[in-house]
Amino acid sequence: MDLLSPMQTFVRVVEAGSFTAVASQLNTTQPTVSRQIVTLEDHLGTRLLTRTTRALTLTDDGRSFYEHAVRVLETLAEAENAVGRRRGKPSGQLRLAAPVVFGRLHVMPRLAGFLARYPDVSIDLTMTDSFTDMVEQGIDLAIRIGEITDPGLIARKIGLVRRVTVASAAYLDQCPAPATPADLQGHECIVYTRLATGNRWFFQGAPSVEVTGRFRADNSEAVRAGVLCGLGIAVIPAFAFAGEVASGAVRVLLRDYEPQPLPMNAVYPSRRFVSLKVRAMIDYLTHEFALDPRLSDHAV
Amino acid sequence: MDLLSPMQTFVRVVEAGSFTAVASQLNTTQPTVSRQIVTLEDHLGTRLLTRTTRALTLTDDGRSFYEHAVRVLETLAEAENAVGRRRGKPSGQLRLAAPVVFGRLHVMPRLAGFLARYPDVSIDLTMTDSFTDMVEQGIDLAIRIGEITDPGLIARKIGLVRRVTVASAAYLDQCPAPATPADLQGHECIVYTRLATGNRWFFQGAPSVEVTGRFRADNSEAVRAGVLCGLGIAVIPAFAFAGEVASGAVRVLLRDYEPQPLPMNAVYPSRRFVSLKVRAMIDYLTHEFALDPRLSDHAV
DNA sequence: TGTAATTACGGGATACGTAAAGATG
DNA sequence: CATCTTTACGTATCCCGTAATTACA
Repeated sequence: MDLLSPMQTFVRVVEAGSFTAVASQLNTTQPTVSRQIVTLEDHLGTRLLTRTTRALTLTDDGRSFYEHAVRVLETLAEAENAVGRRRGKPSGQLRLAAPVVFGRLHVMPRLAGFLARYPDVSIDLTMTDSFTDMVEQGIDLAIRIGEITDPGLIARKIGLVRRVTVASAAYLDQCPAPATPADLQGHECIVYTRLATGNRWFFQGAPSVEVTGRFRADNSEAVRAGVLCGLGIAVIPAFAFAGEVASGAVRVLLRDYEPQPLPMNAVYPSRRFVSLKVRAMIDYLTHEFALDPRLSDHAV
Repeated sequence: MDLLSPMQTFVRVVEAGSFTAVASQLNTTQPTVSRQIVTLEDHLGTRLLTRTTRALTLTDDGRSFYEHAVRVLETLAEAENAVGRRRGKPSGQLRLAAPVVFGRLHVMPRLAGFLARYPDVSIDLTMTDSFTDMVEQGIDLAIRIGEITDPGLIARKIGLVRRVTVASAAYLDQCPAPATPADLQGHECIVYTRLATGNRWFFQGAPSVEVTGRFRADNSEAVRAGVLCGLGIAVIPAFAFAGEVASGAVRVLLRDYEPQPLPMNAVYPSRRFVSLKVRAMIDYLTHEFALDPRLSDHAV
């Protein structure tokens, strides 16, 4: 009987907390996950998980076996990495998450280079601005902009993201450009609701201001589109409008009061074992972004 | 894909040095073993064994992967033993080897007790006097009488076997019983050829003698049968004729010049990991034999 | 030339996905 | 009642054992 698949599945179920979530992680169906757990339980002669429709709970045996199973899988991974065409090489599927705008503009264009360098790795990219569902979705590595507070995650800083205050040329045709942050109070401001600061915007060299506006979004792509449509002024990472600023379609405002840059982190679940593919991607992105002046330098 | 079976098979192949031998160990066929190795090699993308019809050789990758695979299987065994109905209990098949006469007279009658105490263990008993093929045959534990010299094996002494000089009553009707070891020179002596001493017999309290005889055997069962047939005098473990001595069919000779007792050992291949079932059997046999006066006491 | 590993092939077990049922909050 | 797990069932796949083939000493 095959035990490895059930064990891998079990470990993922424990970490994701849901059969259904694991099924989609593994590109299979939920009954398959269910059967694999049952197979494992039958083999061990004990119950590992108590299932209710709303929550999965580890039994004592389940908790113990989870610790052991993780060790088994790590040991196996070491064995597989020790020999053959994959000796010391990253391999397998890497589930990567990135914010939507940053992902589209800066991650996507670099993935080809990564895939070319590591032929045994495949990538499953999820573009979302949501911070919360990393473990549940089985994400191996996420690129996140902003401070990381979750203690269950390990963040490695891979760069700084300069932020700028912008508006489209069309918008500025109708309203005079603000000269200081305080002037924003009379403007339509597009608020990105994922930031903890909410409607209060902070600038270097000036007091923070409470801004107002009729369009808010929890999605940076929507904020970006809002700016382009002339819906108002936004504070947004500089990389989002590199092209539009160069062409004149979007103008940078308040250059003397630039907001604090945000840290860009590579984030992964805290485990003893960080797989080669994750390590490789972190190193690759760190290197790539360090070279790109548009992210942290003042090229915009 | 199932990798555990191929890995277990591979480890056994490395230790046994033959596909065919492993096939019989696992109660399967040789093509199956062959396919499992190929499966493993395909998965790893490297060749583990160079096969010729006469010999198997580990490649460098094979050697490396073997070390890792052993660790994986040990870790897995720990995981399985950590939970469930088998928590901390021996389980699985135990391949046990014992000398033929000793096995029939003293191991066999005790196996029922072991099986009753450990319901998750099954036993595959091989009765042979051969010392050499333990690893190749995949024996987990062997009971051997005599000194253990093989450095690849670990021996745990579980008792002493008293030896006696015997002949059948029928034989002694024809020849006068020897009074001293030197008298053996005029007798038909049955030589057990597995002992390194060969035709030279050693006694306590008398010089060794070079004995002669027309019947030799490498099989203790045959020696025993030879004594019963009246073919001559033999030096043999006391337990072999406990019943016949009591009934008078066989008589003990040279009681004042008893040969040195032989150590009885439980022998197992030297590995980091000694499975619970092996440990349980060693402890069980040690305890059982310590209680049995026929083996080391002077009950005969 | 004989032994041992590989390849070919047919039958049977196993595992999957779809769909329906059951349970739980 | 909505959602998540379990069970049922038909199908496809994989794996095994037998037999024939190849390779090596």
